[in-house]
Amino acid sequence: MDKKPCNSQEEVEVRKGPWTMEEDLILINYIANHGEGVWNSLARSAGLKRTGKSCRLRWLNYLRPDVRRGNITAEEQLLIMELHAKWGNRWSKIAKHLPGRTDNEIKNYWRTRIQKHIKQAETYAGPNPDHGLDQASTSQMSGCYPTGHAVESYSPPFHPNMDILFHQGPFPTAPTVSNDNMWSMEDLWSMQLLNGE
DNA sequence: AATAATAACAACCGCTGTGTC
DNA sequence: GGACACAGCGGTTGTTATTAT
Repeated sequence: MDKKPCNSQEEVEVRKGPWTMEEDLILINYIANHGEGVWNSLARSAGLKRTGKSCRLRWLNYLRPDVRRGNITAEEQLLIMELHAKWGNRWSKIAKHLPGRTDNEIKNYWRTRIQKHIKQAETYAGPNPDHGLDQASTSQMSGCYPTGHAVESYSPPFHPNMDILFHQGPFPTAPTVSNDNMWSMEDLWSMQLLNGE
């Protein structure tokens, strides 16, 4: 670990925003050859104009070979709700129990889908001061639940089996498994191989 | 067909904990 | 023990895709 700030690095322009396929391949290639290391130096060594943080995030959430992409299954939904009831917004902890799923994915899923249904259910049930379930809610929700209770044992303001709700809405809880329409990592890895490394 | 509204997702930001010097 | 760098986490924002009008 180098404690001195590297001025030259600060002068280098840092790219932000969406990753290009080229950047993805560079990162994949580099990690395939050198393994994961110190992310800042990895980013530099690989020749990526990205922060180490950005590289790490991209790798963990998208490029890792074991990342599962595609629809969350009904089983996963229930598991997420159950674990969220236990632990609140400990996304990384929850993600550890869902192989191939990332904390970011679960977090997004919760916020965009489950939370929305909670709000809707709340609206139908009328305002309930006891349930402050909006954006802050996610962290507060854990406080709403009796900790250590599985999904069927607490009383959320929504149907315990969210799947039922989900099927009423525009959400394909498609059990059809994933990676049909997404870029699979196999594709990237094979491209990488084709590229010669 | 054009536009607006909404949903879904990817990525960034700021904070905190940990290890090293 | 303090300073620093890094990894990791959770919250938030920006962008793109989809649906409704």
